[in-house]
Amino acid sequence: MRRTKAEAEETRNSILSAAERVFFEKGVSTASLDDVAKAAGVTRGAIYWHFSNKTDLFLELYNTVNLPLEDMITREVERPAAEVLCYIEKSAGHWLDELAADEHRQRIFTILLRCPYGDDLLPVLEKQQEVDDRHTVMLDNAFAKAKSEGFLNGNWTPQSATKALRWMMEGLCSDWLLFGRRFDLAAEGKDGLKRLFGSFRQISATAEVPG
Amino acid sequence: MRRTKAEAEETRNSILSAAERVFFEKGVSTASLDDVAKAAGVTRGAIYWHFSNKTDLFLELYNTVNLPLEDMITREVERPAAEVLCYIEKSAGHWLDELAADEHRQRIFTILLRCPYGDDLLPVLEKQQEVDDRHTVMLDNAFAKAKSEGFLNGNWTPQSATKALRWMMEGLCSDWLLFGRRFDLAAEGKDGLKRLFGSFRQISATAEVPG
DNA sequence: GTTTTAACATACGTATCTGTTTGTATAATT
DNA sequence: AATTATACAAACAGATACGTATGTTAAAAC
Repeated sequence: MRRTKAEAEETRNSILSAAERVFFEKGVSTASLDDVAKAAGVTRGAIYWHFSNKTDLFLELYNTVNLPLEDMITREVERPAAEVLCYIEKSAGHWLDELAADEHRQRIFTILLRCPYGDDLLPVLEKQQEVDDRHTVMLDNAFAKAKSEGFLNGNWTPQSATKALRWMMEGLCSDWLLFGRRFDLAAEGKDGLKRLFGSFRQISATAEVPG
Repeated sequence: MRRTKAEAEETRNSILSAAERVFFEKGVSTASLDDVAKAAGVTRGAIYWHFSNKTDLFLELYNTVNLPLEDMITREVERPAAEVLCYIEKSAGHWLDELAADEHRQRIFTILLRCPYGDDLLPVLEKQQEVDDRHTVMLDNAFAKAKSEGFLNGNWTPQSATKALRWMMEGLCSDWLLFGRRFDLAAEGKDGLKRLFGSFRQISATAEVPG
């Protein structure tokens, strides 16, 4: 029953795809490799041929998803200060649009949120945190640029604005992914973003005099 | 080895306490009843005497935690409108203080966040959502009262303020509980609340005329 | 004081999952 | 065309977890 190289790659992909669905439905720890094998239409032999064990399968699955967070935010610092806030808001909204439209990414994120870390998949968590840290730094810099030229409300520091944005996005997505997605993620999310960024931009009597 | 009623209640409580720690450390699905038994200093026989199975044990553990969310928010509508925002902010801050100080509640919340729902513990999720819904309604009413008398910024509707607050709290707690709690939850949380409520209160040029 | 029964501990049977090993047909190599 | 290595399937062995059944002791009940 030897298959050609292309066929083998197909089965490998079908295993990854099945693992994504099974992990999403049953949870990573409760799902057995036989569940994944049956969902993929193969036996455990195929899985053990392509992957060394369940952890390895999970890590490979995690590597297949390309997190486009950074690409979107990378260059926002180079924008003129007057457009920085607008650009961040648009980026976040666009990120919500993509998540709402991409079931693959929804499943991956849900799996990652519900994943019982602490045992053998520490590398995933560390990589996740590393990405988050870089993301935070970039947002800090962007908000600092807006702040330095008076486009950020006096109530907000760059750091506090970054955290407020992160927490709002995280809470929004947790609410939508972890507890049945019963509302329009993109619409409600962008509405919330609009209001939050409105308060970022709003220059009030208490606003500090810019630099 | 028959114990007195009080002793039996002690072992039951020790089992619940051990389950809380073990579920928190190893995850609900990967933790075995033998793990819990050893952590409690008993055998599985004791667990099966007091509880019918792992799901039942989990549900009983969930019932032990009294969620004081509602009590804090219940009567805020009766406050004078001028104090409503201040009271909600204080309540949320106080809730953060309690979570930061109560390791028991931290573990329960972490377990609930990481729990692979969808199989047999749907009642937990439904109860959680029911509490959340009531909480949302109360917040909506409170913000509506503030709005009706002109204490809520024109950028925010009662519903959008409720959601922003919920998402911020949820993201904050997820960040702290799910990924190692590496920052001061109460301090940073209350700082974020201060700024968010600052934008709630801030009356700008675009604010609508009250009443 | 005897009997009963509560509160467990211990032992058992079974299903399941994992990792490995062996078998095998076929694509690739020569 | 013969050989070899590949891509799996099938079988095997070990561990683990679950639920139950049975045993045991001491507290209650009478």
